[in-house]
Amino acid sequence: MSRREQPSRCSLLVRNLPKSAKTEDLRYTAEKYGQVRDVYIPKDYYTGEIRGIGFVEFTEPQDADECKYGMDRMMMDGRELTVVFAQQGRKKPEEFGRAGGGGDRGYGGYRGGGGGYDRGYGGGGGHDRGYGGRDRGYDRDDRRSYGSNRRGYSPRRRSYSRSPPRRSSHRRSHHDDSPPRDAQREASPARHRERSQSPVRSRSRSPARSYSRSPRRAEDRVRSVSPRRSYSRSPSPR
DNA sequence: GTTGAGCGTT
Repeated sequence: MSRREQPSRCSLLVRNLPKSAKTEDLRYTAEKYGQVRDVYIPKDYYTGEIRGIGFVEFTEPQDADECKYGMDRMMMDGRELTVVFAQQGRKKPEEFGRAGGGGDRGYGGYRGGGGGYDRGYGGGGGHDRGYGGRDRGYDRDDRRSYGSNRRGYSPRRRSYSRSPPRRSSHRRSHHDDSPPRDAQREASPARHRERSQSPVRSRSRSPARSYSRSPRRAEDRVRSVSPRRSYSRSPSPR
């Protein structure tokens, strides 16, 4: 209980971010106001498109406040950015499984605090969004499915692959319009449950698997003297 | 040691 510091104090939420905005860009812009500890722009896990929001974490709350003031109402790419204090720090791996989809994550925790010039954010406090659920399209419950699974959702068991679904990598033959959610929903009539339960690709094949060896090992290998050629092998050509 | 799938869109 010693450290009574609200993470939100240093974390800022940037709304109305242009699709062209990138973490790098946001970071660069935020750094001008203070020391940015971290910047993150959440993107759709499936589509990879940014949602238009970004998070900027400052090392000091005062910097965050300044940045908030500076970046708020700032025009980026022709759009007016809206900067507000974040409500919570980063999501924890444990929350990943059950966060969001559930719906009520209990934002009530957010105390008005601050000055009160919050854009009504404090008022609602996430209680009632207003525009009726922010359904991105795909059901997050899907992912939560395994969480609800009686099996016993094991986070550590599941490797959190940081690799987003690089759909662009593969060439689309046709009908690429079909969103991912549809793909897994109707693409396979007799879909296998194990496949559709999590976005994370199965442990198909891990590249650079053999390279798992330590560099030190390689040295050992190189160390080996070439058995092919033996100096004792009639070194006398003539 | 940290984590990225974070609170959006009027």
